[in-house]
Amino acid sequence: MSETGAGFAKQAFLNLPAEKRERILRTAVEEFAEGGYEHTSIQQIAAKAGISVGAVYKYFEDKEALFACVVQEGLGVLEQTLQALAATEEDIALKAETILRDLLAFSRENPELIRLYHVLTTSGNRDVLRQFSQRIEALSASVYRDAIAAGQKTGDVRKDVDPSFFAFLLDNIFMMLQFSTACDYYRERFSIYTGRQPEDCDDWIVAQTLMFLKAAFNFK
Amino acid sequence: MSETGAGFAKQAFLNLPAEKRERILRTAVEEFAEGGYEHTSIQQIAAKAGISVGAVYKYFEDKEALFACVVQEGLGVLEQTLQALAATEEDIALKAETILRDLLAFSRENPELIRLYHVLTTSGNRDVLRQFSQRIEALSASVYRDAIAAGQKTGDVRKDVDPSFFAFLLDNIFMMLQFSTACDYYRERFSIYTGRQPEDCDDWIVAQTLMFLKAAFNFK
Amino acid sequence: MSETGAGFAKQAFLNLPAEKRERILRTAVEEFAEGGYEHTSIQQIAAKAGISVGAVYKYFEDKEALFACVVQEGLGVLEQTLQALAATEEDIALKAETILRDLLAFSRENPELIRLYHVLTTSGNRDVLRQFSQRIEALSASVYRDAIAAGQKTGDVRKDVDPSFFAFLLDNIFMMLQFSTACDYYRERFSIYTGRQPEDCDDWIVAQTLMFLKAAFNFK
Amino acid sequence: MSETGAGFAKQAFLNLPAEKRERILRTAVEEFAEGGYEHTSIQQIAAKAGISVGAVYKYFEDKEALFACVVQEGLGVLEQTLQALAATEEDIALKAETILRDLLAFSRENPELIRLYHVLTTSGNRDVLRQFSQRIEALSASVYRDAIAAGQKTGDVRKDVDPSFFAFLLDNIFMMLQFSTACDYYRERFSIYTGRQPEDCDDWIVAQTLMFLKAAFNFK
DNA sequence: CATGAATGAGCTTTCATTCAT
DNA sequence: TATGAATGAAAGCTCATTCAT
Repeated sequence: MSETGAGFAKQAFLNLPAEKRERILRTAVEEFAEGGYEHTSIQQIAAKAGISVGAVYKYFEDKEALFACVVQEGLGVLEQTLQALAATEEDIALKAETILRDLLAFSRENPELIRLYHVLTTSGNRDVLRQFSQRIEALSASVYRDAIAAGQKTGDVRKDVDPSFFAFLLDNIFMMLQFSTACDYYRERFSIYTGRQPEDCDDWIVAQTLMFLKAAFNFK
Repeated sequence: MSETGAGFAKQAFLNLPAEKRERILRTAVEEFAEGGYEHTSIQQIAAKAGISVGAVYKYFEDKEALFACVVQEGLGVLEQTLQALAATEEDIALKAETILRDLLAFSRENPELIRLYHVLTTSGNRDVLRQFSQRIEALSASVYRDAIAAGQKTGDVRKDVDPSFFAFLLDNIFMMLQFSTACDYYRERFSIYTGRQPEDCDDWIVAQTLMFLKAAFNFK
Repeated sequence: MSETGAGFAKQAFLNLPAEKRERILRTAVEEFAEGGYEHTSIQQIAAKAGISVGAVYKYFEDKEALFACVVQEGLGVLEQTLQALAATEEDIALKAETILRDLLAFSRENPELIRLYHVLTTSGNRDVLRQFSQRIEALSASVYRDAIAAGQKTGDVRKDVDPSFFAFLLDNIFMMLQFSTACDYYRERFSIYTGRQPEDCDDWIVAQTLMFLKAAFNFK
Repeated sequence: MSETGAGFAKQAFLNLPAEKRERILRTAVEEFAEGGYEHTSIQQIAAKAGISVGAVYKYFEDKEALFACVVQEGLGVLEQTLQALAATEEDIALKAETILRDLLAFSRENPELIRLYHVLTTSGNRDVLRQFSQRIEALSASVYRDAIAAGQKTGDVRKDVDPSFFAFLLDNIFMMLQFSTACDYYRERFSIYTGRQPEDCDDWIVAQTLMFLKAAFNFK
């Protein structure tokens, strides 16, 4: 349904064989996630992806368009993951546990995507920010808000809270846990706070976080 | 005990009159917070601070050392704010409200420092990261952990939770609220989630967040 | 006699259907005249002409050959215009007026050709320059020189002047008037000198210029 | 009175020792005049002038500013030459001869400046064009116009012509003679028209041109 | 000590030209 | 023959860092 790279890439990129297209995007994700936007050069990406500098400019208007495309691509993967989670018809407590485990597993398997998302938050470009923020809203905010609102109807969630704001707090927590798994600074911070390495204690993280959330949301 | 700029600056910087030292750091904070690390140039900072480029290199080994020093400085201010909070001998619920209000007020008054901290999280230098994470631990982790542990003793906080991890979650929430106040990306995200502008609803933020925390920590 | 594009194009270009050949040259004239030699790219011309980049290199050795061909083509049109003028059997004063009016009209209708000619004068390629200068001689120099020499015989033109040099001066004046009509810099210059816009005062230009020329050549 | 490079150069350039400043401008004049604006690279100029690329950007905002500065510089020299001519209190016929000889001598001695002026006419930048056109007006247009108007008063010049337009035609002729001396294309054109090399026949050029002008202006 | 001019590597971007299809 | 993707050299410009004054 959604063409890989649509929206930010030029037609030439979409015409590429899938293998090459993915190789380029994967390389770009890695490099941007590794070094941030500024530190990553087009030449670096081109060399690593085995194409010429000129080719990059055949495929993308400029460096920013490449970055935007790469972010969109990463968000697409996140989106699919989340939509799968949202679809499950489970009890809210179980649902929370599933989401939590899956998000951690996702961070473990795609740390570059999480890092890339983190890099995005430091981008100075207002327009791109707005676009992606909106994408992310469609992505997670509504899922969380709807789940909370539904929980309020079934009595699984206390009724005196604002679903939007609690969805926001919920995502804050999930986001920070993912950053703590994938991004250097937050990994360091995690182990200083807890005395543990984030990769060694998924079960503990899940257990403690669920205790926190259950109480906060008042579900049993 | 802590000389302004100690640790990352050269001796020459420490010998400077306080006024000049602060002017330089203040300028650097503003510029780094405004444009991020990469977009900010030494010549820009030097010019704005009214000193020569050469002087910067007399005071700091290189750009990174200046940045590190600037961050440390900013954290120092945060530290003082927090220590003042920690010292108050209030009931934990009231304490939480006070901290929350003060952190929001701080973000409002010193958005550059928050942005600077955010910029820091994207820095690639492992050593600098480690150092600052450790500073921050001395800064907030222990404060929160101790407060939670104390609460557990007085019965204000449930006893079945890990104080370290809950301190971590607590700081996550505080941190994201501060980013939501000061950093473009997170401001955008906040208003998409809640439909409000973060600057227009401090009371609402505080009320909702407290409801969340009170339940999560089970204090009354 | 003169195949369109002969001399600078490859055989493949000459084999093209006339419509396509002319479309390519017309497009190239426009682009070169609009942006100058350097600013105009082969891909730009190819795209606008609806052919492939590869085709351009099938038709022309390189960019310079295309440019040369384009100039030649433009000169061909100028040539025809001038030959038509030369053929008229009028009194020299009337002839001058006719030529003047027609050259101005030509500049008005084909400003790109005039601009193209102007661009040519800044080209660095000696060989190409020589060729075109020679073409132009066959084009205008002889026409003017012959007319002057003829005028000297009939007594319409003073006998003490060198027909070659006066032809040269005459063409200088015509050329500058055409540049003043078609080229940005010279248009500006014209209005600064005269306080008028060159497009608003053809009659005045013709009248004044004729006064100048009549006196200079001493014809009545 | 007029600082070398004022208006387009940064302060840093004006602070340079005169020797260096002149070396840079001279080099730039030569390179721009030789290859035109596009063909001439900053690196080329920097290398030939014995400075670094970075230095060029310390002295000038960008390539265009350097070019503008260089042109202004060249025009300054032309200006002085012309002002000296204008000041002479001679009979108009003698004045014309003097100007003509001096302009030719100037072209012979400073062909790069003439070429530079020619390059300027192909520049696409409207603002720069306007500025320089206006400089040139103050430079030559008024000189010629005033001389013609004065001649009309003394009876040396026919009274039925527009001084502005005749000044324009006069400058056209002078300009083309200078181009014919200094610029490849126009040199070629000259010898094709006249069968002579422009550098071998100053006296002839002057004599013929004066005959032309005397008749045109009707002075004796 | 302080200055700020100078350096030059490195970045993004363009485009004439080639060549596999 | 025609295509247009691919190349990569070269351009304009920035900026961390050095060093003569």
